[in-house]
Amino acid sequence: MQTDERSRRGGQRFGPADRVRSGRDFRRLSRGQRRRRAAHLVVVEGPSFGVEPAGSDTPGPRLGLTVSRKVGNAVARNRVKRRVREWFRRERGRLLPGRDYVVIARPGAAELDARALWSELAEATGR
RNA sequence: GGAGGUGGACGGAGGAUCGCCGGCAGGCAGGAUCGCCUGCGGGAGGAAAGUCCGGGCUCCACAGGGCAGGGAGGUCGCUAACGGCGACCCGGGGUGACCCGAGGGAAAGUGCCGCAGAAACCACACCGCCGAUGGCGGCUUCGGUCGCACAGGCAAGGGUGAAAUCGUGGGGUAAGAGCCCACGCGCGACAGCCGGGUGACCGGCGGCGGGGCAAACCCCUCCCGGUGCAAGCUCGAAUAGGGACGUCGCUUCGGGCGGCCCGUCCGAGUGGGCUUCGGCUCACCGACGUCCGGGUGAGAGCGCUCGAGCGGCGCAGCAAUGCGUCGCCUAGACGAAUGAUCCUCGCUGGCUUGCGGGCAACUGCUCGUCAGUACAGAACCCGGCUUACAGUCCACCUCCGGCA
RNA sequence: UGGGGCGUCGCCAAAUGGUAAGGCAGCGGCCUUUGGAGCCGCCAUUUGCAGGUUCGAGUCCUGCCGCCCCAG
Repeated sequence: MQTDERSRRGGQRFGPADRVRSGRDFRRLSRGQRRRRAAHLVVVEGPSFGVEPAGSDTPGPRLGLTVSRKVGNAVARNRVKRRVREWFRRERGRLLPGRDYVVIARPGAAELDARALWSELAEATGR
């Protein structure tokens, strides 16, 4: 039901259920999972541990963010996170359901403009 | 008009599309952690930053006093408190508005002051000056006089240094010296007194003329218990049903060992788990009271925003601030929201088009174009401090120049 | 949130408040057919930055900047 409603509305909602939040999930994903890198970021991909929405077998893709202090000050880090979330919100339909994606930003990511960051994300996810 | 000083205010605006966080109301769904929809209104800063001080609040500890340790340091005030703020004093800087200062004590004691210099703090004299007095020698009219620089006197001049026992001028003297005088400078000791001020201090009279460093140890005065919202409180799940002591009920049965408590071994019985069906393994006292835990784990709620709050007015005060009164409610997240993309405008600077003012440097409006639009993100809450910042505006004041 | 430490030449590093040692690297020279080794010489002006105390500061004090570490 909710999945249908989501897709009908374009699927651009982004709530707590769509995020990787626990430290355990982050640690589980970081070990031995598929990772691809672009110039200023790394994407780790792995099977999701999210909860299935009612009426569906597979949970939607979830997003996790890691932006360390080396990327910049708090304002710069927040800006990077917002842009990555924006990308995930709009491009989620093209990602695999049932997978978790952790985006690790590297130094320099804050100096990119939004379009450059998004093209690197597309490159690193292969989609 | 130019240059500057102080204090204060602000720090982008509008629109379109897609979103985020929490509140209220309604609806739908429905184990929760973690649902969805609609509507309404709310959603970062002047520094939210650095975490340098001070408090509130929290739990723990606590009779009082002292020591250790840490901190503060002109005076008087303000304040919940402060290392903050205000006014004033003193010293320094600036033509000035104004700015800067950890600004108690060097006679309680200890220590240090390299190199240079004779000498660096308790005494002294390298070059030098003198040699009146005494000494030696020459001459002598026997009164003296000349020479030497031995005794001795001096600290002016030279020289060293960041600093050398006040500076300049005059008197004075054998040469000199605060030895005396005038003006100045300084004062911790000698020696205070008068006047003003709550006080730091200031003015006057008199007296004296003996370095520096306490952001060296230290002395004096004053302040400080620890802990930090991951504080702390409440609820809940699972694993485990622990250990010690005591009391009561009197504990599945039999046997062996050791004196007992009790422990251990063998066999049977009951129950649970696993099984290749041979067996293997675990449990076999219970209740109550007191004390003591360790590990795993999945969390959730409260704390959590109405507060030393913000704004206006009035009164007191030079001011910081206080009092009174009226009005207002202004983020509460937790892998962590407050945005993303695009368009238009604003602002600043460069170039440029046109019109105007001026002898000129230049300047006002205007068309276009390019570039820039900062520093920075609440994490329990306040009061400060410090640091960062594209630019804009306001008030008062100072100096210089022009005109009248 | 709380606590601790470190910034000295390109690298490593020493310095009771009194001229910023030393080594490696680099540069120049000697030696050598050449290179290496060896020997000699050169190499800090901003001691992370800004102030202050002092006659004098890498050292003492204050405020910043950067890096590293620890506890929950």
